[in-house]
Amino acid sequence: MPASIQDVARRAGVSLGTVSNVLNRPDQVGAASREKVRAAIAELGFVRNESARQLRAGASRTLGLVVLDIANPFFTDVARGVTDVAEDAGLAVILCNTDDRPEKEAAYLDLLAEQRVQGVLITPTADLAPHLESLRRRGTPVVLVDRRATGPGQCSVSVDDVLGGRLAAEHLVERGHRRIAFVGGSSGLPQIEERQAGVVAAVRQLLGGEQTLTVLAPAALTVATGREAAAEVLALPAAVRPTAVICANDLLALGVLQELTRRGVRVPEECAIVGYDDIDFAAAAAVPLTSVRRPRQELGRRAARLVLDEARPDHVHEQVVHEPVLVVRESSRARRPDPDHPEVP
Amino acid sequence: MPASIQDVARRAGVSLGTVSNVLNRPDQVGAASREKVRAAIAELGFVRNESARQLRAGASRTLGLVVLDIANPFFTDVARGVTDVAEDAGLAVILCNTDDRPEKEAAYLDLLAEQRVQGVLITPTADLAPHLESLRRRGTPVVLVDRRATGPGQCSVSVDDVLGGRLAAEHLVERGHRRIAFVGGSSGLPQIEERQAGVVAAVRQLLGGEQTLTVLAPAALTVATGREAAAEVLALPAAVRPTAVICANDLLALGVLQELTRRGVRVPEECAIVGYDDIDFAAAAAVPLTSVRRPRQELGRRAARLVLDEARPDHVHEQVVHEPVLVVRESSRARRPDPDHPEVP
DNA sequence: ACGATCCTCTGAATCGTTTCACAAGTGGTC
DNA sequence: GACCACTTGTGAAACGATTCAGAGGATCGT
Repeated sequence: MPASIQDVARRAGVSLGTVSNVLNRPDQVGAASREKVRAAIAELGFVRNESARQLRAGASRTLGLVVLDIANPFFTDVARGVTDVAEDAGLAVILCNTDDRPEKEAAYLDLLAEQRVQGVLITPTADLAPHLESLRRRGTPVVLVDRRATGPGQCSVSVDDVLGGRLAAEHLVERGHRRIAFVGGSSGLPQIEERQAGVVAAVRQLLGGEQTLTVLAPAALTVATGREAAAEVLALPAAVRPTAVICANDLLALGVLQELTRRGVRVPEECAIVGYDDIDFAAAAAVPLTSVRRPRQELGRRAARLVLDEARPDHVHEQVVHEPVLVVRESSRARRPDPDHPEVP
Repeated sequence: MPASIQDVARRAGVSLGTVSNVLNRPDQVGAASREKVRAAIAELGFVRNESARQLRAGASRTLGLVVLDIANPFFTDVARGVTDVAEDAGLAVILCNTDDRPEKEAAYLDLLAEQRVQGVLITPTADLAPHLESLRRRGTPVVLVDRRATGPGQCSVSVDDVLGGRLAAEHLVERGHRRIAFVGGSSGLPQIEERQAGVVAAVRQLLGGEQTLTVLAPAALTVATGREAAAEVLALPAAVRPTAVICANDLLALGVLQELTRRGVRVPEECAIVGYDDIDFAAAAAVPLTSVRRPRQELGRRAARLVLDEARPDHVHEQVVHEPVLVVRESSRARRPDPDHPEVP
């Protein structure tokens, strides 16, 4: 039913090629035909059929962005960065939400391959080397976001999460905390594992072999699971209960904060909290959250630029690693001289 | 370079049509050829070309979702509802963020028209009847989200925002507040104007002709502009300064809360706050926010179902209106007997 | 007056899939 | 053995835009 270029040509009394030229190279068309064609387009309400265009061109004018959880403001900020760059390049972005589930991720990657997207930006759930490899073999550029590329054959934009974990832990130890919990363990996500590794390393280095680190493994990285984790922490006997909690992201941290507050535990006096990502809501929390800040939009922008650059023949793969920064706020501000353990020299 | 159905057919030693049948109606193909084709597909790494498919089919397998601000958790929740339904129907969702800007909105609508999406879900910025009308004329179903359809010729899923505004205002008046501010005025967004109308009506009705309502018009509906609005409120002389603020959404409310707290104004004792949307972060705020809750995911789900239903010949346009609910939390809990004005009987 | 040059315009070929009318083969029935 | 029904497989046509070799006409210099 919708009008085609043929219909426009007939209506305007010109050939099909001329209409195409008006659309794509208006300066190469005489003023008279140009106006006739424009009029016909307006009268018929003609709209280009992007599918036909793509079929001919061999590639679409879209980018695929695959994220773990669009409800997490960290990812909306990344997405914002991506769309800003994509827009400038005249590309649309197809946003895919995987909910941490490899099946959904695989399904979306297939979909993006079928759509012949010009590039894929992805925060992978686990090891989906096979899927990504086949995408890449087909000539689709892939850039890993928030995850370091394993080999030199691909681009990635990430953050040094080991350092991030270390920063958080060092800060708490320096504030006098001796029993620390890490919430977010064994999710299977490498990013999270690196944060944990940083925390573990720092605690071990600063506090020696003492058993001071409790690792909790929530089922997801959300506010709700954060609340559950806090309940777990509170269920521990007072003698071994951590005096500070490092969360793998800010959503967890907000959940922990909510539950602690609800149960009457004062933050930071009785229990300090450090989050991760420094989403905008962290500063607005009941107790403003100390958090490890990551350059969220910049991550997205950089990744989008890289994926566009991959199309160029002289492209060199690049692994960009940003440095996180600890932002100290109320939730960890109090000094805690733990009675059980003397101050470390 | 990527393999086509032709290549697969050649490789498998069958005809092109047979390959297509294996792809779309495998049961109508003999087991032998089916396996040969499957093997060829695997060997060549064949992936369907969705563009060609769409060209033939005349429509894509995507839905367009156009929102005002993806960084607003309200919209991510709506988006979640939409994608849930779309996924079940085998459709992908193209997410478009307009930043409240009509030009971007128009550009995205053109893009979606070119993509031949099966339907458009949109939270319109202002009056873009013309654009939507032309979309609809082309046969693309359009459903308005979070905005009541003006005529019976279209579907919409919205919330009774006049009631929402009224609920917020009545609650504050009942708590003893006599000077109230509404933050979010004259944004040009009908949703916001309705909230304002509800507030105005309730205040007028309950408090009579007294000049008790201050309307502030922030430049946007974000946390940052909320802070600015709070500064404006504080700049008012104490005698006329409002004792309660109703915000057009929770982001504004969080901003107001931050700024008031930073300036040492106690919430709710010196100034109460009521937000709108009841996003998850509202409950986690420095002072848990009283907010007008809207069924966010349900809005998205309902809208997606409606847009899918539009394709059916017996479709009847429907204007769904949900009722908002006031959720009272700390930020408005204190009772405020205003010394200037005696209690209303 | 002639060719060279430039500007417009034309229409067939092409991209990869789906569909459909039809051919070929198989097995069963009378 | 002729006929029918059924299952498989075939390949041309169509979807709508882009591209490109070349046709036609005007303009200019000599």
